[in-house]
Amino acid sequence: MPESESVFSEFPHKSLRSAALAAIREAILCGQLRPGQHLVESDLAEQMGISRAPIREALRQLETEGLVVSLPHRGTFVTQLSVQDVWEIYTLRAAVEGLAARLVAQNATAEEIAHLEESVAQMEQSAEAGDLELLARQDMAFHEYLCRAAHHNRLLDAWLSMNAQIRTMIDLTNCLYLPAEEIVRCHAEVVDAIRQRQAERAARVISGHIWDVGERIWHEMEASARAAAEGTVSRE
Amino acid sequence: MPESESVFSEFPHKSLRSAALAAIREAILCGQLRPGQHLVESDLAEQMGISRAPIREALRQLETEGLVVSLPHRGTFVTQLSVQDVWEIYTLRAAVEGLAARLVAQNATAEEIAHLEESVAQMEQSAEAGDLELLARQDMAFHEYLCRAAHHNRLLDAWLSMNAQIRTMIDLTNCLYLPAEEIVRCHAEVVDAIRQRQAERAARVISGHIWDVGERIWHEMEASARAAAEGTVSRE
DNA sequence: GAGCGATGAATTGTCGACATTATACCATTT
DNA sequence: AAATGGTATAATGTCGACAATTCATCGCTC
Repeated sequence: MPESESVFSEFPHKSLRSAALAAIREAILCGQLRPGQHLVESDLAEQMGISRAPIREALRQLETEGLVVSLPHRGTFVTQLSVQDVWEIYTLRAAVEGLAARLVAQNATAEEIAHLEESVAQMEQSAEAGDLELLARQDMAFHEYLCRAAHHNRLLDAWLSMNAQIRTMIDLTNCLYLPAEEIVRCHAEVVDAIRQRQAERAARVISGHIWDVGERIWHEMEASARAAAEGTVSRE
Repeated sequence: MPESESVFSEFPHKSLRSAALAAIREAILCGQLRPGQHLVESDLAEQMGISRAPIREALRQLETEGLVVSLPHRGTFVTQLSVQDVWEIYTLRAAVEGLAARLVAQNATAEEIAHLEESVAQMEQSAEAGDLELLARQDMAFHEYLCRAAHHNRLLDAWLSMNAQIRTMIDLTNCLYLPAEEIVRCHAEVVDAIRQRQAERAARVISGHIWDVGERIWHEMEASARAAAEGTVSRE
């Protein structure tokens, strides 16, 4: 069992707790730890070559962040999102990013606006080149930059947390839920509203966009869940 | 030192961790543990008659919730909110409760709407009777009920967390930042919009209301901070 | 007298061991 | 054969002790 110890990359951190936190979180986001999987504390500790105490504290933090759930005396498991969870995340994200767009439209510096324009220009190029994976990555980066440019720590934390939760189930860099042109157009409109300091319009457009993406995803989930249910009924 | 052990009420919980979590959180919200205060793990453990392990895990959770901050190798301290923090909390709360109002306007049952109407009626009575402390409590209860009626777990969690953070510095049941009549009028308008299923209006009104209250508070904080700074300059 | 390095007390960070609880397996019974 | 109860096992929950780090204090040098 030589590779059982190399599942976790080495994280050079001050405390073993933060190292464990970063390692486990990364393993979940990379898909090495699958949703629903049981995280056994002693296994994790042995794999990282440390004791259980820092592991437990890291798991408590991941629990509050929503990446794992823990049942008393049963253990902690990688979060498995339901349709309701996805609905919650996207509706809340729409509200949070709406606030971000509003704040950025009100307070952004010329440099920040230029960065946003540059992001959209790059997305345009990727869309024309047909590189959808790159476009998806740029899409996510655009939203993260918007939340950073709001200069609102709690908003950014909330966004990062929800983004991480979504990534436990969806490899965001690998699938788009709207046509590439529509994505580019929507983001361009947001930046246009920000440039003109139209806070309300910027908030409305980006909020609606996120809501749309969410609806695609949770409708798809509902459909596949229904199909699976019918399959088990008729076949078994 | 007989009363040093009775600072924490007894919390009959399954795990000592959840008991410690509830006890420390309650002590912070009740003001027994003041903002900025150093929470020494061994002291807390001794006062509760348990070991440090569950205390540490509870503190990690409180840290993610924003009620305490922890500096490496220095310790954990009860959160001390800055003006920026209060600004962040109220702007984010405005966005979150805006979503809550929108969802409730779209989906509320007749019973839920009736409950909201009843809440406003009671607030009206308190305002007329001049019982401002009761009004403040009813105000907070109204907002919490709105977030519960949204049937959106993450929204409710976010609201509870921000509410707790604010309560570390402000005894919400003891001060109002707007005239009683205006508070009642505003909440009545929100319920009216919900009753008529005007989601957009409900969101706009409650969001603006929270933004107003926040502005009062952070302007007041800025003013007192400025006064304190001038005082130290001229006097010392 | 002021700056600076060593020393010590206090607190956090980590560890290994033990206690407690849930679950799976198996024997027993109907 | 199915249901039930007991037992073994494996994982979590908790504990006390030790290691590492920080900060304050003290003494020394310039």
